[in-house]
Amino acid sequence: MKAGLNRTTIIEMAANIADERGIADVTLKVLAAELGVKPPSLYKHFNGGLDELNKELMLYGWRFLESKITKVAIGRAKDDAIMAICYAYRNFAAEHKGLFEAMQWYNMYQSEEHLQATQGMVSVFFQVLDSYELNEEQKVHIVRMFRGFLQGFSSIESHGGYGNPLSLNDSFDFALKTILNGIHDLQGGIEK
Amino acid sequence: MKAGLNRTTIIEMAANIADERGIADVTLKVLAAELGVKPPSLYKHFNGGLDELNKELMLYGWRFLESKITKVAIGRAKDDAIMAICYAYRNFAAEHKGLFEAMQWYNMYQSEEHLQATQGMVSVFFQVLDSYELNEEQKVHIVRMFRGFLQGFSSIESHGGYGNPLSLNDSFDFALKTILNGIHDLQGGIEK
DNA sequence: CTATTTTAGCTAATTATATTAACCATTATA
DNA sequence: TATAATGGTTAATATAATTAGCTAAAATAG
Repeated sequence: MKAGLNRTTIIEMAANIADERGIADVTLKVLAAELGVKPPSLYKHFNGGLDELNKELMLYGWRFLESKITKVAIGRAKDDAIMAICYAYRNFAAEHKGLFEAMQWYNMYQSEEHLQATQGMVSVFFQVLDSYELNEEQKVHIVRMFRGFLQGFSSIESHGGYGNPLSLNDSFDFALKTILNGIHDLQGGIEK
Repeated sequence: MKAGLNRTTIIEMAANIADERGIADVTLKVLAAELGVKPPSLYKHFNGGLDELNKELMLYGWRFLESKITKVAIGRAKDDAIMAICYAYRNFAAEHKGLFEAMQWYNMYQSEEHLQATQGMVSVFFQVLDSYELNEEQKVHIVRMFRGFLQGFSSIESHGGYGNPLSLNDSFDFALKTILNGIHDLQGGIEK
């Protein structure tokens, strides 16, 4: 009894490994070594083994992202708030490639929990959209659009999937402006 | 010498397994069993083992998607062509969940080949965009936007990540219309 | 048509990782 | 202070990938 581990420290180490060495190195072997412990010890904290650990890593990532997003949205409104949220999302993906990967990746098996995990982020979007003149349906469409775009764009960018040398910042900005334009069109088209 | 395998039949079987049983079952063990052969035999076709096979599966998927997209774009132009392409993309993802997963998933390691793999799809987009009054930069932004949105939306939808009961078709349609509006704004705003 | 080489499969052995079982020392608690 | 719970250990087991060495069928050279 030396290491003094707990679920949080283990998950944080897993996130670190994912970011620094790539998601393929998030194994019980590597993780245990980094934590100065033997692989079987990790079962004392994660009964379900690697599977459970990966699931928790996924949830941790979404909560982390939610906190970032919430933070930047404070004190901002409307387009300003949305832009801030979107940039925070993209920055998060860039700064935590491995973790972001894990968030995408491990959703497939646990769609129930994935739903809950992303609920926080969705709420922030809805809250900001409340100050626009939109009905509920429209808001749902818009949030889905942002989520789809942000996840896809960040994912492709993060893997170097956009070949053209043209600025990715510009493309991201262009896309956000386009979506925001779409939102304005749904209203009187005036207030921003 | 009985089975008469080759790289193509093996990849196609891998794609099948991914779609029918999930990407986690794309293993040499399962694959060999389905093909009526022993695992080591697969190395005669894929020197690089599972890694190479996964990479080829990814490339196969992108080529497959490209062919679908190309097909639906024939005989259409402008917004009509773009809508058709986008729906073809989304349908592909829905009909080939496992393969689509593999296409996303295995990009991380092979970004060079991933670039080439998606080049075909990108070309189709550019070709369609050629009939709009847009400069090169704008086209790049737009294609990136579509790619990001399509990948993210399809991926989230495919994993059941959109919780709200509201129609996903409507959301998809809404999003496409919004992006197309954005494109029209860049021009005179007239021709569609 | 036969001899030879290549090909595509096989079995057996090796390696790597996850997982389980059984055990033990320390910490916390009755 | 006795005892139970906790968080670690080592040893054993399971599964999948991979490698090595072998072999028969198929293709090809003569």
